[in-house]
Amino acid sequence: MLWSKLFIPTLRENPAEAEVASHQLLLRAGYIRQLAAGIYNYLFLAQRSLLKIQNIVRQEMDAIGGQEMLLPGLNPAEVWQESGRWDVMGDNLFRLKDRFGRDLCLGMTHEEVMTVIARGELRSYKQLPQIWYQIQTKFRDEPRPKSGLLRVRQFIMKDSYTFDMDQAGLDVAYDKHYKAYCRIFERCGLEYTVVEAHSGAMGGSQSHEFMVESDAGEDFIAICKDCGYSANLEKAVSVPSPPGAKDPEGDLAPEEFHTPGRKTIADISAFTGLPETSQMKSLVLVADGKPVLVLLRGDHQLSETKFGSISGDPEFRQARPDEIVEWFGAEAGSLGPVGVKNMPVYADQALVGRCNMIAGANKSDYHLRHVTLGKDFQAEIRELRQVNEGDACTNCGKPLVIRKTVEIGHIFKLGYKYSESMGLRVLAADGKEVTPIMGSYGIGIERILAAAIELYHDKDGMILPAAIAPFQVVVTPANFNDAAQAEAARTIYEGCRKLGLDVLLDDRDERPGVKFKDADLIGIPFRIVIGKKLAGGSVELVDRKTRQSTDVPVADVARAVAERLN
RNA sequence: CGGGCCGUGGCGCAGCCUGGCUAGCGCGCUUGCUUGGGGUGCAAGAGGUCCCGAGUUCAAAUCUCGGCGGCCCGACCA
Repeated sequence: MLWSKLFIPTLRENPAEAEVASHQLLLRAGYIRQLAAGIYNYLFLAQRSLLKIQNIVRQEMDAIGGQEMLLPGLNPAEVWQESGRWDVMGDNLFRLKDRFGRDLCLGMTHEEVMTVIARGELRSYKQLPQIWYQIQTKFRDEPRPKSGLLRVRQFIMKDSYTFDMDQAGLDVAYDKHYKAYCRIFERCGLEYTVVEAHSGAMGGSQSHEFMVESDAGEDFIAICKDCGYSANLEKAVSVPSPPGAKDPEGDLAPEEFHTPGRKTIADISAFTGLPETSQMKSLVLVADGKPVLVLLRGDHQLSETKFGSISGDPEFRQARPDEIVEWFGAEAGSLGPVGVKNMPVYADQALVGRCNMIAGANKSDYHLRHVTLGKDFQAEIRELRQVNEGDACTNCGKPLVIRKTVEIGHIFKLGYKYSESMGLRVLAADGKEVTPIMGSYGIGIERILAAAIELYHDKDGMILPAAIAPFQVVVTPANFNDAAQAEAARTIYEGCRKLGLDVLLDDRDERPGVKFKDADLIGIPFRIVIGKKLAGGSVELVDRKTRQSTDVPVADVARAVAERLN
């Protein structure tokens, strides 16, 4: 295509509203323009890149036997009411009414609609397994859209759904998706990590997320570089670091001591001269309207996700000060487990094997020393803490590292939640009714582009992997008004087209500097520069990533690009 | 939903505190000349509901109140 005919509105300066690199570059390079918060116009270059990503996804989904469909974005309330998610989704679900006052919503995911199709049509085990997918627009009324395309209210998702007769079938479908996702992200040129993910309130089914490391991300993952263990921080487990000081020995009884005005773990640590690891942190939480006491080692943080699944109430909250006084007879800062009878007590694994620790006395401005789990109080032992950087890996004992990431894909063993609640049944070979087991699997299309930009850019612009760049090569005559250069440019451009390359000819009447800057900004992997060396019969082939320039004879340059792309 | 910042030609900003001529600057855009290997130089132009509404005032981009919109932090994010 000819650049002079295209709409590629590049900007010299970063728009003030953009903060993360991918957002700035997508705007500057003329890929996108904002329409409203979390709603973007995808202009020519973005659409080209997104279509390439979608085609890679499509090919790999087809390769595992996926069948592409297209479901409506506009959904009647009834199907969401059937699964119970009309209420569960809360404000994140865009809701509207039609002219007759009927409730509708904009689909944020399509388990329900897919299950409706399956329920209406699948009758026999002979029809299973099925892999159904679509590449379609999703709507989510995010409380806070941010970071350009990384968190938006309308986006394109590849979502697939599998239906199998049994767990073994689901395992196969899941594995197929796992491998297909790896191929997709590899082909898109991304460096990514697969992590174990939190399986949600739906039960103990398996889940993995595909993550790209980036400071612009919102998820933290823990990884062991040694044995390869990796998990979302919400789910990660570790061997806690050893306590900073040995516990006092002996069968000691709890002993009260005065701690006026010392409320925090750090205060008590400074006051006693003992490290934070010698204390028990007491948190009072309210789950399902009832109080729960949670105990952690002083230096540990509660994993809200872990507590949410243990308590069965992901919406749990912290207790209010007045509730704490009512239940404990003391203020926060002096709370502890000894003598607590009116609520369940959970203790984190890291407190097992410890003795004679420090905890609040349930009397304002007093603490207890010599408190021992199992002797001075009873608690249910659970995995409640969040992994700290440097904790030992439970597999191999090497230290874990924590990284900030963007989630680009998520695969999930759903189990029977939708097939059961929505009444999907088929007849098995023995003539009995069976409820199929389901899986669901998602890829955020725009996030692949945004994550690639986050990973691969420099001060001059994007450095896109060739597979997802809007063009593979740009032909840049230094001076298009020079007849010889213009002719060579056209020849090379046609040569590239004959080889099937996605080529852009920069035929604009601009200064060479402008053309170089624009080519760098929009991130085309290769540039063929036609200039002074044309007299000697050669042009320059420049690699956007390495900036290396090679002189190549005019007649060979198209082929040289094609070879480098392989 | 809580906290902070912001809204002035397409973009980046100044002006606002201390109200007052035709609302400025840089970039971009148009035309002409010039230049031609990393956002040339010169000249002449076009382009504005100063987010919206109400109020105060002789007078509002500027002060007051209300609203809308955007960004960031937090909460939230099957």
